Amino acid sequence: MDDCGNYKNYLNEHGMKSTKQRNLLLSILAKIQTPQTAEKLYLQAIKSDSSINLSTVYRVLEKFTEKNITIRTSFLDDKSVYSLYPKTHQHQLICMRCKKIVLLEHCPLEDFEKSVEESTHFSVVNHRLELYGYCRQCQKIIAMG
Amino acid sequence: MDDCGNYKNYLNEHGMKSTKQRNLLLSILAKIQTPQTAEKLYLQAIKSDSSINLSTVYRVLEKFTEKNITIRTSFLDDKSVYSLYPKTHQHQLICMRCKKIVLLEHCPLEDFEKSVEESTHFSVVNHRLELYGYCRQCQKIIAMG
DNA sequence: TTCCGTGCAAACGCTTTGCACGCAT
DNA sequence: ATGCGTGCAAAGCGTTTGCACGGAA
Repeated sequence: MDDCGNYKNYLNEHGMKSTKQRNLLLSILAKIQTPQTAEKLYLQAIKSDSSINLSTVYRVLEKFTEKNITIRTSFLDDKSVYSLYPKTHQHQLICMRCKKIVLLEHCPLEDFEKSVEESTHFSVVNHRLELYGYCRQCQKIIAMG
Repeated sequence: MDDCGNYKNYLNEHGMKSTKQRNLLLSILAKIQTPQTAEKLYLQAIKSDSSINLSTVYRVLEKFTEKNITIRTSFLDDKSVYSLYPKTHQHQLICMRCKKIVLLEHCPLEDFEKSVEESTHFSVVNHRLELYGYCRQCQKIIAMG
């Protein structure tokens, strides 16, 4: 991907036609660090292309996710959020006070998945793991009352 | 809780009025091993009380969850499921085809949380872990095409 | 030229809510 | 008697879909 907003080759390589809507969303996703809702991405997109439609954003994100270009996550009672597919397997540590997110590169679940497969006869293909707690600063703030 | 479907004392102790709908849902939840959707619980409930309403089921489950009598979980693109609040810490293994849920009693994250606390200076107070895969039966069905 | 992608509006599915009535306290 | 809980219907909300048009290959 280059950084001028033209992902034609990239899209064609993934079996998709290049359209201005897809290029635009790719450039927005590339700039964004944290997962965003479809609506936030849409609001960002109409700054560049006021005619883009929310349902197009959903359709593009669905197609991207199908191609593993993006990943879709959802939390209880919340909208889904989308981000570029992480280059490495990772998990998130979330501060429950300030919502800061720390990415954890190490995943401790490989052996656990194997033992679960043996005991349940499931084939385990994926998992979801998030840690919740309080970051150093928020711990101090909480301790001060 | 007794097993004849009368949870009056239990409900009153939790600051709730005893109603036939709440008693009925508690007795259904007590009999069920795996988390169920509101609709499934509703379908079970109308067998005993054909006048109970789906919105009542939602309201009762919301109240129960608020009181930590039940727990509510949701997965990407799926309905929420409810179960009695687990007595022990546990996780879920979910079949991505038939949505069957197997409860896992062992949690492999204790050491991991400690090491994360040391490396990040967070205090970790909670986590969310789910495994996704295919159960034995669905593996066979998928293999047959 | 041929379809795939899009804008628009409407439908969808789960869940929540407004209202008036009924029942537990 | 009081006010919470309920049935019913309708609304909410994020997301998906039908349709006809437009644009990429």
